[in-house]
Amino acid sequence: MSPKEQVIKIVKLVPEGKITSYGRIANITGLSPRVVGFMLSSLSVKEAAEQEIPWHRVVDRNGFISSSKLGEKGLLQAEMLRNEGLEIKDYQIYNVENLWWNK
DNA sequence: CCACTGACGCGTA
DNA sequence: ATACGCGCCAGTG
Repeated sequence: MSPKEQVIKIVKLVPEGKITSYGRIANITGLSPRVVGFMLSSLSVKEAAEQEIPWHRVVDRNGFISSSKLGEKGLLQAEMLRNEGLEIKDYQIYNVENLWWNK
């Protein structure tokens, strides 16, 4: 299985309203956290929608939306998370400690 | 084919 | 607390 496939497989397990980090996925797959980010960035919004991959539930270890560095995609991610009930200001998710998946 | 260029996180100083 | 090194994939020109 390719690194990209491994990442997708794990991301699909994250339930609505919960979030996980690049580091967590890295631990599970054995990939480096950085590579996890690379794989997600190579994922188009269109592809994610078709395969029902909840890519927006992946943030950095502090609960900060890293995709904000990319532009439009960051706004979309924040919007999708708000739709799931999360509170966000300036790309920072509030009450992160109680939102981690499997923690 | 070669050379960049990005969604990170941990250990060490 | 803040700074730096490093791991090492996929898409683009």
